[in-house]
Amino acid sequence: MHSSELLKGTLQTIILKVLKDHGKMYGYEITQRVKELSENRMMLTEGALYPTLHKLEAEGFLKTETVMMGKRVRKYYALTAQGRSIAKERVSEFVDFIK
Amino acid sequence: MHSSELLKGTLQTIILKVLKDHGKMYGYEITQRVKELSENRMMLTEGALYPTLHKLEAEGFLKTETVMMGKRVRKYYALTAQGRSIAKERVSEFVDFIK
DNA sequence: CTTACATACATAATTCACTTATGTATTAAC
DNA sequence: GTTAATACATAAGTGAATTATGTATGTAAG
Repeated sequence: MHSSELLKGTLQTIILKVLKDHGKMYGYEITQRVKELSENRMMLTEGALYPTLHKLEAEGFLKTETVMMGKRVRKYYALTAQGRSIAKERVSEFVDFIK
Repeated sequence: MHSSELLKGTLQTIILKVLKDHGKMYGYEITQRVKELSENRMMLTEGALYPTLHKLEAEGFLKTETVMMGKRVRKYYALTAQGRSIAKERVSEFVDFIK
């Protein structure tokens, strides 16, 4: 997919925005949503996604909840209070610039 | 300046967009315009700018014209035909995603 | 008159985010 | 019973941006 360049640097902002709009989500769900929102132009790969989620969690912007779906693990991510505040900041900064 | 993250990956697109709107510009002018457009939130540094301009030129998207202003050199950059086409493509891709 | 700041170019070393490549395992479809 | 989708994860490599320099002119301040 050729849009990968658009992902660089703005990946954190995209994840924060998606979680801001949709509440708690698990990793795979986020990749599918980004694909959907971009009309198949962007493919968020696992190699980019999971390290970024882990980093945002380590920084205190995301909190996790692990759920067993049958025998399969699902790890839900949601914004913390700090995450909501930074999401707002980053997204508005981004949108303002495009305006 | 904290917005550097927004710059990553989208730098080429930003430069193409600015040149698309403003015609020929020189490097320093581009840094000032980005600063202005972002209301001082983004600072495009030389280390990021010049290599990117050289790269876009090498790829055939930009053409240059060197002018002497007194004793000082000014290097103007403008889109080539190919550059206009890719600028349009990249910018619309970017804007579409934000919508 | 010289110090500091703005203008104007450029490149090199380093960092780090993302790509690419794997790996494991479950579930559904054919 | 093999392929594709779901679902997590990490490690090696790349390459773009950061940081740090370097050169040089113009101008405002003290």
